[in-house]
Amino acid sequence: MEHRCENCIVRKFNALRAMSKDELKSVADSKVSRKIKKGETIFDEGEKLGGVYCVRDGVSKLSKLSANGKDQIVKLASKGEVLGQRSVVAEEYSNLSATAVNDMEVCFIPKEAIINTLHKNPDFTYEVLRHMAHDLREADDVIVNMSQKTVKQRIAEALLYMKNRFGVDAEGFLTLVLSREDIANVVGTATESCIRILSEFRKEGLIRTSGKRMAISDDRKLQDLVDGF
Amino acid sequence: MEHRCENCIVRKFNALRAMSKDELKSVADSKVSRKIKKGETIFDEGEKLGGVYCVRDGVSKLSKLSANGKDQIVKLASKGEVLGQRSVVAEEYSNLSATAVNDMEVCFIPKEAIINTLHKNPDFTYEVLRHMAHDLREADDVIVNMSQKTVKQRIAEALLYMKNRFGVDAEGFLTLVLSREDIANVVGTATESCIRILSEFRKEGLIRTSGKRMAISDDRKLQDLVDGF
DNA sequence: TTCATTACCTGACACATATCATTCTTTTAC
DNA sequence: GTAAAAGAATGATATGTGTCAGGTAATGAA
Repeated sequence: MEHRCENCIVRKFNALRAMSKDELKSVADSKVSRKIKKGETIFDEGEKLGGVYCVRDGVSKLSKLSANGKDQIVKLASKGEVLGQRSVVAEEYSNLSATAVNDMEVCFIPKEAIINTLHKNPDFTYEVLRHMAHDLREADDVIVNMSQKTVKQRIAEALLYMKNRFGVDAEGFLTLVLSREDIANVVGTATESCIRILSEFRKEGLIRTSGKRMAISDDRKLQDLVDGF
Repeated sequence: MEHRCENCIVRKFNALRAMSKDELKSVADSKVSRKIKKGETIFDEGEKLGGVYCVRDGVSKLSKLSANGKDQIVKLASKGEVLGQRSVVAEEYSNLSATAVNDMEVCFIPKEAIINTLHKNPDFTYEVLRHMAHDLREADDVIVNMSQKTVKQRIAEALLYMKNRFGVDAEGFLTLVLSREDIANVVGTATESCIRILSEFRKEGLIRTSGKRMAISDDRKLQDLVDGF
């Protein structure tokens, strides 16, 4: 016997909270929990998704392969977020692939349960819509950042984002540990450029590092950098 | 007396087609038609929108001002598209401003009519959701293009996009006429760089120009350029 | 028409960033 | 624990793109 969606705390963070008790029960009956190891992919770009994945634990990167062979990370999804929602709603093949950044636990929910509820429960549909509206706004912001900010600014911004969204451990290191390559793929630059700029930040005392782990030493100066000072 | 939404052909292209007869009548009663001259703004970034704008004719650019004072054009909207949908759904201030690229005719629909229907008619909500899912996918693609393609590739792509989406006139010139600055703002580059690359394209016989008007002479080669050959 | 304004164009130059090559370090797997 | 693999770091160099500066052509207003 697995966890029941009705009692799942993760639900509070996503559109499932707008489901009725009965709908939730039906979802709980059809869902399948799954553990995914760091580095494994949950689904691939171009794949036809049979449902969505609700993240119970861990972090996933949603990325898109470009013509020149580089991965662009479009979004990081963590506890409570639902992967594949867009593709299922639009009834299209996935435009992104999802890969585990660390060990994950997700629940696969067959699309029938979702689509059914979308047709019947306007509150749920509205809730999904609101989430997607939010994602769209964020995507617009990313577009502007990509074209108008320097790599240095984008890296500084990414670090602050990681701190705000995922927090720090007891020693002040960022909870979310990304490889330099992943960070480069988030901000859309070459891995070497990313490393170089991080080294620069370190020498300037903006951050400190220990292996892959990183800590922000001077939030203020990093923010100033982002804002163009 | 103005046009009635029930008979408006433009409706076919957007989520309004999922509205019931009664709902449409109510929208038609509350809507206000408005003509907007080339260059005028329909709404500004940060503005609280009292409703959405349904485009009856003309083209609008949706853009976002960046810290360094440049406008990034995120989307071009034409006949049938609905502006401000995202902000109204999310009940947020607008994250974009909308400016007329040429003379336009739009219908303002107060948000009450929309939100009401969103709560009551799941078909309509689903339809809006599908449109937003589509926009989100396009935004993801733009993000990847921005970070992985060169300015030259992005300009070539923009030209082909303009041809495919808005067509050409009898002489083969692109129907949609954008200033060099606007094109630069679409692809996220400096105006001078854009002009330089267009001149280059002209010298290489990929395009021909007549004032602001442009025609694509060699679709194939332009496409090859986009694909990285 | 003329003037003023805006758009378009081009050159010179600086600089940010990508690329290639190499070494060092950390992590992983057996 | 050791070998192998992956990740991180850094230098040298090439190049794409932005910026500044100074033009000309097109457009609109008086």
